[in-house]
Amino acid sequence: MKLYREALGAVNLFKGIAADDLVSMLDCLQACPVKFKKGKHLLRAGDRPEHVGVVLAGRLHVVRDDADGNHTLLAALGETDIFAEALCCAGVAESPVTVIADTDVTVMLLGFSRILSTCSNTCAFHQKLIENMLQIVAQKNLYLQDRMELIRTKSVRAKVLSYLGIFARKRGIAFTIPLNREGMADYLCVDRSALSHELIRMKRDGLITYRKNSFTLL
Amino acid sequence: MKLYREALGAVNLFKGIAADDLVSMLDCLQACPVKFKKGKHLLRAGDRPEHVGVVLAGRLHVVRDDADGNHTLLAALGETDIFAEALCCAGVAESPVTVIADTDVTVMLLGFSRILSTCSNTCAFHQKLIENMLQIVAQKNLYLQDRMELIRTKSVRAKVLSYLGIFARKRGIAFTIPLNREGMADYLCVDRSALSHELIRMKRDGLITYRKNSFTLL
DNA sequence: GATGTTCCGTGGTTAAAACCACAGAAATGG
DNA sequence: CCATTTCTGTGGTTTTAACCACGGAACATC
Repeated sequence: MKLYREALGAVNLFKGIAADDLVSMLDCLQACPVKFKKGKHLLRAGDRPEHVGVVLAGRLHVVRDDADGNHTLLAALGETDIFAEALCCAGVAESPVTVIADTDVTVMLLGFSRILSTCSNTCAFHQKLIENMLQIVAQKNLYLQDRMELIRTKSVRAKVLSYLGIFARKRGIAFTIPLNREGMADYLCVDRSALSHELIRMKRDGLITYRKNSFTLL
Repeated sequence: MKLYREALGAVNLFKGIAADDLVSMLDCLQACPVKFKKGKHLLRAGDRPEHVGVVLAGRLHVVRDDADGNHTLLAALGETDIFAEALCCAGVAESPVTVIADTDVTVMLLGFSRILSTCSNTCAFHQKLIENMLQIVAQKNLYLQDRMELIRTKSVRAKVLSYLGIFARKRGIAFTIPLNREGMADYLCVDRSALSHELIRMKRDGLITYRKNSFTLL
């Protein structure tokens, strides 16, 4: 059995747990890698989420189909990403989302009940696992709040400045962003061409200069 | 010392912990009620959040002052609400928000490090406390995601329908909402008068009828 | 180098929502 | 009951961003 040590070592949920300890812990959780063919469902809307998943290889899509027949991609996950953690932790009975294999994937499914109940031999790393989980969910929480604030009303210009500001704070006034125009527009929840228009205006007004994905704040 | 039993009993964080057990647990957490005068700061932006707070009486405001000098009210909390839990769980070093007493308040501050480390005598309720915390944070997570989706682009009409739908699902096609127009507009992130305009149009189009805060879906 | 293909800027049009101001209704509080 | 304040509906105007369509640049493929 392939061990996926590299991938597992980079999973945030397992942060602070030494590789060797990790193996025994996963054993204690009765978790082992499972493969799904592209297009297979890992979790269906309506099902009760009982496992937290860890992506070891391949890509997953988290999608939602609302009542009006709209199909929206909520997230695209790759190696070391985890999924269904919030659903499990929140104890929802019916998943509002569907998780589907975008490519052939290998994931590790951790039974949530086993995560919660510290094992009989009070495995030392279990505690750490729960802490990590709590931290991950809480961090996502803060992330979502920030994003909410970004999206609320606010002009396109304010959104752009806010977005660029994130990078400026980390890397100074000149930097390259990881998204193309379409991705950026999507992230900021604005129309792509509206974003282009606004970028021009901002350049004209002497706020920024840019070329493709390289920006400089002035 | 007043015990605030009623309030404590209704705190989600303590769900599933019997009143008597709760007292001993709080003792173990070295938590006791603290009073703050109106206008006092319970947490300042920039400080390291080290306590999870439980409101026992009075009201708190969670506010944020961004770089451009904008002052926004993020939340108004009352009895049995908790605060700073996400910040503590996420392990942030500097709070992005300020928590301030909107009236004279009584709160209980729980040292986060004590919450995490199960006490020496492996107090049985500690485990439950952490579970509850995890659940609360995860539920907020899902709530935020739903709200994000509600706010993203979407027309005013779609927002209204989505909002009313929440109530319709719980209480049937006729119901009263807990917010006035301004509150509703704020929640949906639209202009108040724009909301009024849209409501009229929806009534005209035969989608709904309403009078003040009482709505009926048709 | 010809041929897609994706990505980005551009202009013009249209639809939507913000914004503003006001008046009547409802609620509040002496 | 009157006075005052808050809330809601209304009309009209302005701003903004969505929408649409296209063309050229950059890139990759063969």
